[in-house]
Amino acid sequence: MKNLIKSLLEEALNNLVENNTLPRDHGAQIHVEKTRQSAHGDLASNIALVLAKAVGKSPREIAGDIVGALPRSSDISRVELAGPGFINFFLSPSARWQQIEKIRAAKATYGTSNTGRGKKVMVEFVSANPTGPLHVGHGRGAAYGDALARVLKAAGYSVHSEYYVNDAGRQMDILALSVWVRYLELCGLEFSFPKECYQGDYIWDIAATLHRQEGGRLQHDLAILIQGLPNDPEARIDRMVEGAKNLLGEADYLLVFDLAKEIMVDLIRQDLNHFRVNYDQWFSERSLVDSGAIKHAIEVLEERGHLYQEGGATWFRSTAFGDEKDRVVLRANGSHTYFAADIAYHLNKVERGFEWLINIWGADHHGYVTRVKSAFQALGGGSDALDVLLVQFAVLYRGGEKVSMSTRSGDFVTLRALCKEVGEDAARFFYALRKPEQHMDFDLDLAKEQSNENPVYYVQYAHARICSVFRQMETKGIEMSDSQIDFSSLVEPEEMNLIDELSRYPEVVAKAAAGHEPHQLAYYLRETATCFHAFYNAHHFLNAEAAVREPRLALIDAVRQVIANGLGLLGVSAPEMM
RNA sequence: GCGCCGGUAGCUCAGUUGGAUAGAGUACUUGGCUACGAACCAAGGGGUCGGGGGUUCGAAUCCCUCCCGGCGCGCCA
Repeated sequence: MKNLIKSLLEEALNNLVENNTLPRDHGAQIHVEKTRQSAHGDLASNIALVLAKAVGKSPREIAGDIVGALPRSSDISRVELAGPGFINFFLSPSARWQQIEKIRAAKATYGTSNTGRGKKVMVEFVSANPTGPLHVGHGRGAAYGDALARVLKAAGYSVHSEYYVNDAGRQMDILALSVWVRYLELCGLEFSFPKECYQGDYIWDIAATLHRQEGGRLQHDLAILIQGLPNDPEARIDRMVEGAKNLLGEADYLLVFDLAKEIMVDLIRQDLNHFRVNYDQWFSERSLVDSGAIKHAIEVLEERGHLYQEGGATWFRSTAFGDEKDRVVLRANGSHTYFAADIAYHLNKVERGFEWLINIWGADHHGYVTRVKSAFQALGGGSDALDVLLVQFAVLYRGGEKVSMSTRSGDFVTLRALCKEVGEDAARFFYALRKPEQHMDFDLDLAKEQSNENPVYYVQYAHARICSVFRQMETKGIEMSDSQIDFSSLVEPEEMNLIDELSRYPEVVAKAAAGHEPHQLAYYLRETATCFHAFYNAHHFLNAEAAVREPRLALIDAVRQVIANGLGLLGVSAPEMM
């Protein structure tokens, strides 16, 4: 509808340019908006107000010219000039009626478009260290990233989703250490578990698997390991990791390390699976080392003259790209930094042919954004080909108290527990209702208690209600005719509102994709459900006289379709009964 | 100290490429099931859009400044 009016206005402006009423280079963008009040028509444009400055005439005068130059359309019943210079459009009934059959014919494809033109985009999200189960903070990134990927796909992009597995860093060494120490406890050794290690119960589970698999073969005297440790906790850990490596030997250490990693990644994959998040690919950080990709990336930077040596380390001159300081890629001890791996990863993404990279990170990584963008540019990437979207923290409250979240202490609410408490649908919709940059207060008591008050049920209920009507239709032996439906009796305000709401859906999807804001969709669905429930309560379908029955049934059939499509993009189910 | 994000109804939040009288959910008050699902609907009260200044026909939206909250400023990841 909006597009129709836009093209009418465009034609009018062209006409005015032709007869020299408007300058050729006015450069005004045509905006058409849904009006808030019915007195202002259905859709309105402020184009005359925007043009006023450039043309040097009063907005109302320009508006008059535009209205005069507007081509006729059977979809527009009336055009009015209003207020300071708004042009208000009133839609004809037939324009609305057409929308219903358009939706019913398009079915699951209604709302999809080709605005993305098949552009190859990679969405990377969650990518949490596999050192513990996912918590509700990760859930937010998962819900957002997955919904965004689905929305982009609907808008015609060629989308690839990926999870970057940080399986090469120090955190993973600590995980392996923690597992081995628990394993020693299972072997019967007595000592107090180091507080620097991961405390969560899942460490026990991995240790048990290790014990079942290897028996007592990996048992060593722990005393050597915990003797004469330094006071600094970080240094203590590094010393213990070193000790574990020495005692176990390279092969056995790797065995523990890999087992821990495999189990953790599997756990994370399962959690995300249940959350209806499925990746196209899980990409291993260590594969970048093994394939020589890191070496390759550093060579590329070297060739382009972006590196220098200082203090035994190799630095990337990121200040040349606006970073506040230069960053180390190779440490004095020869090992590469996490940053170096990330540079290689981004180079790899480009080499795989992706034209647009979207990274979704937790807000605590925002200090890292400039550095990665710098490296990306240094490697020859376009400045608009990489978007880093930050998801703010979800602060948890339980009983009015803030819940601390720390992987190390094992004190956190897992995504799995959340799903179990409130269900996947409610959890996904709850997340979807908040835009990512908004700091989020997550009241666990409320989320749990709300399970029947959650807005998701409001939307799902609309869908189930409609399905119920069609079930009733069958039991009552009523049939929809195959012939063309006469919509002329569809004139009630609730019906018009509902049709307008449905016809807005494709724009909402396109806007959600363009602005990476899937939350628009969640709000839209709630509003659509409101329009439907209002209609439902005011009018009858099956019990109405024949003339209005069929068009109304067709209308709610269209509503059902739009709600199902929209919920699908958010990873929420559309139940036929509830 | 510097940087990123936020501050909109009692609470949780939409609305920001500048548009007409700032919205929703929730909570509160009142009313609606003898025809298709009351997990619903209808009506009502509730606001210095953090404070102040500026830009203009017009500002929650843009600029400046201050206040409050979250996060970040490693040869960690």
